[in-house]
Amino acid sequence: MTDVSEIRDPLPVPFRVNMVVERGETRIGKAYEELKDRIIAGHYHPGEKLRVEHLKRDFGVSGSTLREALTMLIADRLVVAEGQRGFKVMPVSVEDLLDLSRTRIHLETEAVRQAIAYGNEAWEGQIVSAFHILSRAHKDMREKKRDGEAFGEAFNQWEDRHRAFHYSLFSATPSEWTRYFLVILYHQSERYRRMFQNVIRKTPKRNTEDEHAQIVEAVLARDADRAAELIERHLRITINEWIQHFHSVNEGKAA
Amino acid sequence: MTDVSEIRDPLPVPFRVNMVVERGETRIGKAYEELKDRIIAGHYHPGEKLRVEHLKRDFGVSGSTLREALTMLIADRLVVAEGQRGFKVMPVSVEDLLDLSRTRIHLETEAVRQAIAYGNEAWEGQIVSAFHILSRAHKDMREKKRDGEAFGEAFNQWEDRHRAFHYSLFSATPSEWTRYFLVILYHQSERYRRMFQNVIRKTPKRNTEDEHAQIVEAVLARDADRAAELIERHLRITINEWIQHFHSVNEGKAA
DNA sequence: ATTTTCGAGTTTATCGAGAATTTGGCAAGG
DNA sequence: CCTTGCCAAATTCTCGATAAACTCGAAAAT
Repeated sequence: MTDVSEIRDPLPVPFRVNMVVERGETRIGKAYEELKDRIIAGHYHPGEKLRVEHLKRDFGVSGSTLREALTMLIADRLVVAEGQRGFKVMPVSVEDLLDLSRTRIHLETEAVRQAIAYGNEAWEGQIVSAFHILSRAHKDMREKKRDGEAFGEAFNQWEDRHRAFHYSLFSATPSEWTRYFLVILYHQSERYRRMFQNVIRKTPKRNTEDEHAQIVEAVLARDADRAAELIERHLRITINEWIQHFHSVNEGKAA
Repeated sequence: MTDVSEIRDPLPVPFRVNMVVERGETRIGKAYEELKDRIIAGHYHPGEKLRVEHLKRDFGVSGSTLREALTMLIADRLVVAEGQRGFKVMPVSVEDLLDLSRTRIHLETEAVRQAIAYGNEAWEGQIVSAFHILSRAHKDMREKKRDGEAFGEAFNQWEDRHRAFHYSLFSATPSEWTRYFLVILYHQSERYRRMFQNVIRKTPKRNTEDEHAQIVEAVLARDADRAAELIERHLRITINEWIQHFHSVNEGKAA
């Protein structure tokens, strides 16, 4: 049962939803990744037009190349296209945030249940590891709270690790479709989080780390009900926190 | 409560997942639709390479235009792209069929529950209407069972109406994300169904029409639990039927 | 007999230019 | 004052050509 030969690697969770590029890195692929990062980071405003004519200069590529990268982002729902009227950044709204979050709760709790049923020890190890390095990033971020520049970098690392942590929780679910949807939803959530980053930083903060620790505990104990409940609560608290700040951050920009 | 002014139109369910094209029909959009239809209809085999060089002649468009249409299909998960190695039709497998179906059951039952909670009378009307014209198509198809050519046409119409019927059931859910995912999943299922079409046609058929009627009854009675259970059963029976035939239809083609 | 190397032939990725369409402002008319 | 029509500028869409990368079979090497 605990024979090492039985331990298979946990199923992979791709960062890139779309294109599998292993051999050749293409310019389309690079533009896609850069654009994706920028949109999630809020470099372009929600609803903003993404003019191929302008962006091609920024990226030093031709129109068709950029269009294809933009089209790839449609799959992530980070970009919206309308025939003969170009591309724009997916708008944000309170309704979307709520819908997104509810859908994510529905899928993620189910995925974690399945992961608990199917996951092996390698999967457990992955979670413990992800949690550990996330804690470090957490501490790092707290220490650099005052210093704007250093904080930004620490925050980015925290984001990467936080994403990896959440992925690890459901990575052992055998449902590739569920994982595919969850990756999309996670990136959407991340975009909203980054929107609220600066506001939230100043408010007296709840102990996210502790919530994570509890989830890890329940998952490792293979207590599916408890894990699902904790995750749901974790997500709900987060959303409520965000929604409070929605209008102050986003003044009339929603479209 | 039943004031007409309160009846809002049910939320729209787009056939096209990606691009909203109302004003200008572009060639990219046309190529996208045609390719999508063909892939779902099985015109290209699962896993088959889709060579831009060849396809551009078929469609009478240039490379970039075709590439963009192909890229749009990635969002529907009907096409897979690998950098520097082009595009191919999404492969099929028993595992994928099972995963797809389970995910769809999970989302569709929840969506119908919500639709039952939120739907108004216009929504009910839509269901009744969709069911009615689906029944006609059903009858039509049964009558033309022997005639290959006429059957094909009847079957296509049945597909369109069957899709519209299932959409109508969950169209009133306020969760746009759920609807988005379900549309993708439905098209995937449709591709599998069309794969088995010819085999299934000959076997003594169960009464799908009756299953649909029961679902409509439960939904109109606003009995969420019963509706969810009936839909789940409906989908499970279908999948089992398909899986039985999977290997006879698809010999080693899965990749 | 198996592996490696090479090269011609395909196919993919990329570009820059040109055609078609939308946008925004300004003037004429209601 | 508000609508309508028109024009110029900006932008999107589309194409055909070229550079870069891959494929596959045959020759050479192990």
